[in-house]
Amino acid sequence: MATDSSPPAGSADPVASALTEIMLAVFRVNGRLLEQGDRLVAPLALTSARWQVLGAVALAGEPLSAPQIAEAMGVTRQGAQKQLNALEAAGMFARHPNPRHRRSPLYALTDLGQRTFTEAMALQQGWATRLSDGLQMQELQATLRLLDRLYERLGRQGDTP
Amino acid sequence: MATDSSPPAGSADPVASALTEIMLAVFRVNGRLLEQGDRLVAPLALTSARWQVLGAVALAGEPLSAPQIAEAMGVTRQGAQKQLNALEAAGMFARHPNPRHRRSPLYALTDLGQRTFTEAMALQQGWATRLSDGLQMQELQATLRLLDRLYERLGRQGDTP
DNA sequence: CCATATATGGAAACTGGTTGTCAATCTACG
DNA sequence: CGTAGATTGACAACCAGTTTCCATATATGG
Repeated sequence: MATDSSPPAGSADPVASALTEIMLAVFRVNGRLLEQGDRLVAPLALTSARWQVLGAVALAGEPLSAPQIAEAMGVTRQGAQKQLNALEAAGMFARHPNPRHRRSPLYALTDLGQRTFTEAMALQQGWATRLSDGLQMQELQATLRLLDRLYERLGRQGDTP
Repeated sequence: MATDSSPPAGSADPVASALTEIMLAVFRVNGRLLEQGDRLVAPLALTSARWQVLGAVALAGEPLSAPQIAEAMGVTRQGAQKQLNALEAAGMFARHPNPRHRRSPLYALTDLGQRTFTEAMALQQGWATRLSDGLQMQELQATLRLLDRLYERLGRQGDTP
C-alpha cells in the first residue's frame, strides 16, 4: 500500500474531493498495471513499452515509420525510436526501404516479432479474463465512460497554453 | 489523442475486453494527469514528484527520515532521497539531527516548504473543482470503487512470487 | 564486549520517457 | 528550378524512478 498521501480531500466541494481521490487511484492502478504487465511479458523478452511498439505495428497491419509508430503510441518520436532500435537489435523488427523518405525506413515485424506479439496477446487475454472475474459489465462500462470523459477534459484544458 | 492501440479487444470474453479498454484508459488518463499536474505546480518551482514529497512530510506533521518518506510515498528509499536532496538544495527542507540515527537526518519543512505546499494544495483544489464540473457524484464514487477493487486485485496477484 | 545482521546514505548503471540541437532529406511555394 | 520550411534520425542532456553495490551506523545475540 503505502502510496497513501491521501490528502485532506474534503475542504469543501465533495465532488472535487471525489475526483481527487480518483486521480490518486489512477496513479496507484497505473503503477500496478505497468508492474504486472512487465512481469506478464517478461518470459517473451518483452517489456510493456516494447510490447506496445509491437502492438502499434501489428494492429496497423503494415510497416510503419518511426514517427508513425510514435504517434500511434502517443509518445515522442525519439521515445519510440529508442524502443525500435532495441527491438530491431532483438530481431523482432526489420527495416525496409521507405519509398517516400530515404532516411526514414519502415519498420516491419519479423516472424519472431509477429510470433512474440501473438503470444503476448494470448497472455494478456488470460490476464484480463482472470482479473475481470466477477466484475459487472455495467460498472466496467460506466468506469470506462468516466475515464474517457476525464481524458477528454484533460486534453482540452492542456491544449490552450 | 493518438494513443489508440485499441486492440481487437473482442476475442471472446466481453467483460475481459472491457477491462482491457479500462487498462488502456488508465494509461492515457495517468499520462495527462502527470503532465497537467507538473504544469499546475511549475509556477511554484515544483514537479509532481516533489510536491508529493512535501505532502508526505506536511501530512505527517513532523520531521521524517528519508526511509520513512519513501515508505509513505510508495517509492524506494533512493528515489525519495533524490528528491529530498533536490528539495533541500531548493531551501524547502532542512535537515535536523536524528537522535535515533547519526547518519540518517530528519527532514523538516522550512517556512518556504510549508508555504509552497499550502499554495500547491490551493492550486490542486481549484484544478479538481474545475475538472469535476458537471460530473455526477454517483458516477465518481462508482468509478472510485471499481478502481480500488482493481488495485486490490492487482496487488494480491503480484504478491505471490 | 564483540560479532554478526540489518538499516542507511551515496554512487553508479539501467529503463522509459522528455526536450533540444544538428544535419540530412523532403515538400511546397515562388 | 531553387530556396524556405517542415520531417526525420542521431545524439546528448535531463527527469523520475529502479536495482545493485559499497561503506558506515545501529541493533541484536552470543
